Amino acid sequence: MNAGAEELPKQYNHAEPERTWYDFWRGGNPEGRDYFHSEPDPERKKFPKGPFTIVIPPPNVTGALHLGHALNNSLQDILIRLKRMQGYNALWMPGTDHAGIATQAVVERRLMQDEKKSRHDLGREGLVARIWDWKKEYEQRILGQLQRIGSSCDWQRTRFTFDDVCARAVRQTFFSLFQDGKIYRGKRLVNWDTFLQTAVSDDEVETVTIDGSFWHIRYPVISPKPGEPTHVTIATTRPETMLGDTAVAVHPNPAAALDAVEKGLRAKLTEATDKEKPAVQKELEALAERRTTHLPLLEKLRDMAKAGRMLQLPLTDRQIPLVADEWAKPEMGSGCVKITPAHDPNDYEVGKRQSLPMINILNSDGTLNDAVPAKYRGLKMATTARQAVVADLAEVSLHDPEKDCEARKIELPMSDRSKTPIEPYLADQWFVRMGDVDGKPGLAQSAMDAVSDERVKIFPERYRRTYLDWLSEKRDWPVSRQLWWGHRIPVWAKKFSLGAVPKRARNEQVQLLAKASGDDLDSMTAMLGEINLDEDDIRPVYEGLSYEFVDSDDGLESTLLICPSQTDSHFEAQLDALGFAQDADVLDTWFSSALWPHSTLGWPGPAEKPGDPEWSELGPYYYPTSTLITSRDIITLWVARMVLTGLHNVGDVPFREVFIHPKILDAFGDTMSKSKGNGVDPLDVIDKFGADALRFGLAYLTTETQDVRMPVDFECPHCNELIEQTKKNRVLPRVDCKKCGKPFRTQWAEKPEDVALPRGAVVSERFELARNFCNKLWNAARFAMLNLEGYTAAPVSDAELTVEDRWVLSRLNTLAAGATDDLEHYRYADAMRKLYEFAWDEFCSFYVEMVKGRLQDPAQRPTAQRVLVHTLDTLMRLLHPVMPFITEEIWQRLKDFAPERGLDRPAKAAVSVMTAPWPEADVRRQDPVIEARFARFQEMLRGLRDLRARQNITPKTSIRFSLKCDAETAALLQPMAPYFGSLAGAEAAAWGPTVKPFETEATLTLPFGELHVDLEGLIDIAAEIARKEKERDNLVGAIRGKEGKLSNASFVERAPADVVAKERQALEEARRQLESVEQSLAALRAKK
RNA sequence: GGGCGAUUAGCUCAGUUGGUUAGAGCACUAGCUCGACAAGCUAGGGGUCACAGGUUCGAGUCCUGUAUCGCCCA
Repeated sequence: MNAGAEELPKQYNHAEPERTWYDFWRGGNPEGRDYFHSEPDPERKKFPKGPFTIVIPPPNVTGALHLGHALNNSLQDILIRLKRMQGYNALWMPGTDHAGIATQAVVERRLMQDEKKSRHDLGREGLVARIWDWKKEYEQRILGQLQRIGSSCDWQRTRFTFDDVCARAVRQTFFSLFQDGKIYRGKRLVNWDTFLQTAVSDDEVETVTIDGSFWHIRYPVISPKPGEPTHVTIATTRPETMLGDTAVAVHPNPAAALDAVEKGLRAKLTEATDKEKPAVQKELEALAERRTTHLPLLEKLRDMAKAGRMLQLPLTDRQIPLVADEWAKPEMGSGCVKITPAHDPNDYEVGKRQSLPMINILNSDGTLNDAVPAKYRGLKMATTARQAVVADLAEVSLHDPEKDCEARKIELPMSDRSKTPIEPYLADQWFVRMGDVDGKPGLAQSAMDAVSDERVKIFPERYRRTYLDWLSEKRDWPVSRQLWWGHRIPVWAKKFSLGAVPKRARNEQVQLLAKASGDDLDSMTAMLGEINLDEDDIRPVYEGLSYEFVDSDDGLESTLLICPSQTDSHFEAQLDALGFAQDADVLDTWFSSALWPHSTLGWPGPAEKPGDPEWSELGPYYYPTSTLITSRDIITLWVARMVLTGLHNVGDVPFREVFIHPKILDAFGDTMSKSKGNGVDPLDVIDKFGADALRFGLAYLTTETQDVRMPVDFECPHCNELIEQTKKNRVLPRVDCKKCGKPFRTQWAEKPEDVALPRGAVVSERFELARNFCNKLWNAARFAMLNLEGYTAAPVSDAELTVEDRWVLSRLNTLAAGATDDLEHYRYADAMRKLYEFAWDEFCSFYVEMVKGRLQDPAQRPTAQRVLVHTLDTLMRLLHPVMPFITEEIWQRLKDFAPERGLDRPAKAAVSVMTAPWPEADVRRQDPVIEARFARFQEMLRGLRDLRARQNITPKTSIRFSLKCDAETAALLQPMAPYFGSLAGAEAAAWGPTVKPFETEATLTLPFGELHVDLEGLIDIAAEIARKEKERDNLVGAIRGKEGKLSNASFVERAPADVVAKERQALEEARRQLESVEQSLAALRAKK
């Protein structure tokens, strides 16, 4: 017994080590060093292997981290800790993301709730100040969460996508893209959230199907000629948008269009199943009918469209053209369709094709604006305006509410942020050009090439396609957002009249500009001489300034756009004075996160303030980074864009490898989110199970193909019982515990009586496995420490090693090789299984059990102690990347008993396990012979234990056995004899070929021999017969199967010879075993 | 509509180039307080590998189709 070790608790308490060791790593260690911090080492003096760099996917400052973040960051930490131990100069760059819309929306909502104020009450600066306050609070919370998870980020380098360093990178990138002509301004339909009054991105829009109506409306034809229809009928689900109509379209070749539809239907008919056929048949009939009912009229309308006939837009004084466009579907409705280019994505395309005016009829708050007749102004689009329009149309007999309105399911886009309907809305937007220019590969192509030629490797490989498919569309990237929170678009604009001499007007503007930027007249003149002002697609650059003229369609006006490369308040004041105004919009958050791998390293440099990253030092060393670990939903939004900005700005890819990890879903397959009530706060899991259990549990589930299903439970705050979360109870404000019956509150509690209840945390029992594993490790270490009295370090020669020593060392080295390979290839789950199985099933269940006896023997004790310590030491190092706290705790405690460890060359243990070297697999120690031998031992042990259980032999009763086997096997297993006693309560009586059966016995047939167990006075014959019969049935089944196989001529002929031989051998073996079992059965029956 | 993935024990998941009668953890059953560990130990029961075809001597594994679920894109 060791004095100090007796005080070790029997149960591992995770809280204390978590408090202690994080600060220890960050500098509270004897070396006074921040182990998380990395400095460049370009000469490779300290780190011959060079750098290994990861940049964190910066979490949004919108809210606290959830389990998905815990997974993402655990995987990064595992990798970075592994690489650090392997001797790389490991840098994990941390930071957070300002997440434009999400953060602004959350702060605005709170402002409205708490203070009943809108953002307009505060003004731009006021609101932005509020958001900064929010950011500070949440950033701290998020970084705190990351730290509790154990993340070994280099906190000294923490960045924020909206800080000064990142802002400079954003400005420089925008400037450079602008200068290259890769940024332009255009119109685009945006998803307008009328509640938040901002545009939201496509992925923040969720389409829901609702019950709506389909209205038919008639538009009068102006001065119809004889034989021509007096009205055109259109149908719409949104009648109020008619006020913004600028045309009605009819198909340019309705007959051909119908033919095409028919052809498609006929093809479908031939492939259709019998069940589907009637429906298709019916469609065909309807189509045929339509040829007589609709086609002549549609052809007439088409001719009218070609003749330029106009329609009267009802309720307004506007006339709109009838146009021929393929968007009109002759097989649908009336065959004609109204065109509202400013408020519908498809109509917008038609509008562009047909050069139609685009009339925006919407105010930002969702009411109708001055573009509509006075009586409709101020009405709400889908509600009051719709009522008024429908009523007025009925009034003038262009719509019959009785007949012209049918019920229909409609798809309604909803804003994820405000849960209100989205209005498509035409707005000015800035775009980044992704396509190729003049045959030269553009941004999208460059990013595709980087993955195609494997400068960037993506794991698992199937995600290459997601990436390449998306980029191959080369769609321009809309980068502006109508928000206040974000990097403001660095463009100043001023409209001026071109007058009679356009060139002179432009020159005047440039002169003003040059003056504002503080230049002398000579260089200004030189500049003017160099530029060709007549070509507005050239963007001249002058002293960090790029500008462009954009002329109006009528050629009377021009807008001068100025893009300075960096912030300069003096110059900006000058621009203001000259009548320039900065664009009101901000950049998409992804624009700044796209720069993350180089902006965090200080690009473009040089550093402005002391303490800021210096690109000229950091860039060449850490860039490109090594690995990016992220979730699959942002491969396109983020990963692809980092690659293209990296290539554009730095000229090299941002990372060599990308690992895409699974998503965490709940038991119902739903993604976790706070709005569903199934979100799990990692801190709750850490409180209950520990950070190591959280990490191990998550890594254990990180397989290559599957998303992670994680059933979620409430934890009763009164009795700690876990209560399964259901779709029903996860939305309740209070839940009653099923065990103690007492109520607790959930995240939904609002009423005072609910809020007063204690909170029930949301956790998952999936972490129990890992928590139990921690406890097992703790107790294995505890055992070791209890038995280390008198330990001394010394080299251990091979001759001193017992079978179990050699076995455990062989397994340990196999583990080191396997786990290293798995981790280096992102096979986290495989690595965790290997570690778990070795630690539990081999080290604890066998080695520790077997070493107990030797520890009591003074002669064997020293070697046993040395191997035990070495194995534990190595196991702690192997486990450290995934379980940093418990391994450090054990590492440090073990030092009290065994400061020097190792078998070949014992040495002082490292100050911290996180700076200890990673165990390299020693091939010399891997011994298949020993492993095979040990496997036989284990098999015998299992047989003896099974027999004891079957025979209900009490643990205290020892049994006697003998093994009939060849001499070689006997020689191999005989040395293990004592272990049968300690592990199975069995004593060996005899070994070898001449072993005689016992008088009353049970036998066990093994592949390498026959095990006889003396059961004199113990036997339950009936039980033994039952067991033997089962064994016999199994064997008979196996034999029948094999006989069938081997009597099949084609198997014998065609299967590889070794497989057939193996099968023959197995059959023979099974027959031999059956014979032996039959004999035992006969003997047992005779006894009975 | 297109693409990707999944479907294996009651639950959550492994299962390598196709080759003995398919594994783990949890849950369940039985026995165990022996000096590391009941968050433990020992043993046991439990699966027509979603369904239908096909390839093959042989299919959980390869191919085709169907169903269900999830995700991404339009």
